[in-house]
Amino acid sequence: MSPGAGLSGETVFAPVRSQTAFEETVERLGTAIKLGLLAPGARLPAERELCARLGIARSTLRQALTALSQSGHVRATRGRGGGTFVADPLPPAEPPSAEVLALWRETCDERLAVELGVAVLAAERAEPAAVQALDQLVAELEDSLEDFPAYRQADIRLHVGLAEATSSPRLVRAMTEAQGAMTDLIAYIAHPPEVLASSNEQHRRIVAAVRARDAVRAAGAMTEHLQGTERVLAGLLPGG
Amino acid sequence: MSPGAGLSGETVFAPVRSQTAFEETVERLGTAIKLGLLAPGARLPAERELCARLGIARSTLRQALTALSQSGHVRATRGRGGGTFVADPLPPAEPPSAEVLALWRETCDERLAVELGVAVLAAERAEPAAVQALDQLVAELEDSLEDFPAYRQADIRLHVGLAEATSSPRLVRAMTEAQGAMTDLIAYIAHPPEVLASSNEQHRRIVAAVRARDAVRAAGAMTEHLQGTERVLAGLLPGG
DNA sequence: GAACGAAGGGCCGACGAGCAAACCTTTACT
DNA sequence: AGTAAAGGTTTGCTCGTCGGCCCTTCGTTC
Repeated sequence: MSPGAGLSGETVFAPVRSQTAFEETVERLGTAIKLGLLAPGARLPAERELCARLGIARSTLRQALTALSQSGHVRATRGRGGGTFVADPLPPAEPPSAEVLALWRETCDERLAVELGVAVLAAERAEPAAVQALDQLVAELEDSLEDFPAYRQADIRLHVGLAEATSSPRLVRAMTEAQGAMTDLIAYIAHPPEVLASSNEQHRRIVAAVRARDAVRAAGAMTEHLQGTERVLAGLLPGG
Repeated sequence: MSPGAGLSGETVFAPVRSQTAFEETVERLGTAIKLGLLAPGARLPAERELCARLGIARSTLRQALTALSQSGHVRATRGRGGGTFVADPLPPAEPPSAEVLALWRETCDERLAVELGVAVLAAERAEPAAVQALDQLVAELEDSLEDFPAYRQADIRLHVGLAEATSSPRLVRAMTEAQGAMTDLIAYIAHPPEVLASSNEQHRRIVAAVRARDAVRAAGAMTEHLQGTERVLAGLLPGG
């Protein structure tokens, strides 16, 4: 016997984190903007429509939009033809907080799980059209080796695209959250073009494995891909 | 370009559902009980201590305990030496709701990701002591082939134990949630001893791979293990 | 150029979740 | 008998959220 007097006891009674609707909305929209899922200059749905889609009251949505507006991620114009638009250019990213840094390994662990699961399922299920879209993203990445912010944006689109190829909304959500957490860690690290080139070489292998419907190879290539990031972080952050 | 007009747009604006502290507590404790992480007859910490650990007010905790008491998962006795105890025996499981059934594939997808990530990381990190504990659980499972409820309990302990071996609290949490969701689906399906025997054979291979620190083999064995469940569900549920 | 309509902006009242701090009741140990 | 430790009860307050209403802005349309 002697079951989990270990971690599981700790885990069951760990604090419950109830996010408010306001916080959750700020995080959802903010992450989507920072990740480029909502492109700079893009227009959000009208408030009255958006609050319905999000399942919250308009006043709550407006709190969130006000916060995002004050942080400079969004700007609103009134009148007909107006609306709420993603800022262009985006405000500079903020440095990661101490808590985020302290938990970086767990963040990577969670990301590993999501990415690995996505790689396997994408290999099993991806439609040819989806694979083609992924191909194009790899090509775009190849053109952005000199520009890290642009590279990272396309990188995110590729990983999220992989998640979309699984047709599993929850995995898409999980992937965007994982990428959001990773971006907080990665944004400040210099990435020379050679590193990006080898990273994109791994992308190519992942997509090739997906096209070949070879889940094992996809998982292997993905593992290798993630190890790159983790090694960089381990060298720079405490507890590495 | 043509970025995610697909799933990601849907996902960004999908409803935010902020669970209340009350709901989250009921789910946390209820899941832990149903999964056997809190053994029947076990005593929970005193209310005054537990609410502090969970980071909620005592009145909120009591709402949750009242709900769990009414559903028969918990019973409370007053006076010195009293306390709140996990019911023994537990109430019969309820049949899965229509929503749960409708999303069974996504549930399996999420589980796949968690289990795969856990298998890989456990293979990289598991301490010898943890591996030995896993060995013992496999042995216990071997003795429960005739008794599905008992088998399932030990099965959960094994999978959660694997997660604990990664030393990543978030993965432990993710694993308990995934197992909770799976239990809702599995509990009603008849599992003949031969099926359980082959399932436990796969457990043995997974643990062996972890001991050998062979992440690739661990992932492969885990994938095979999960496919068993998924094939059973695909045969019985809609959308298979 | 006046009216319309669609968009964001602002305001207020009602409701319910959650919190905090008491106090009551039961029961076993000393 | 007394005390300590547990669950049970009550009360009042705060704050997030909802829902609705009206205002302001400004292209479009008549």
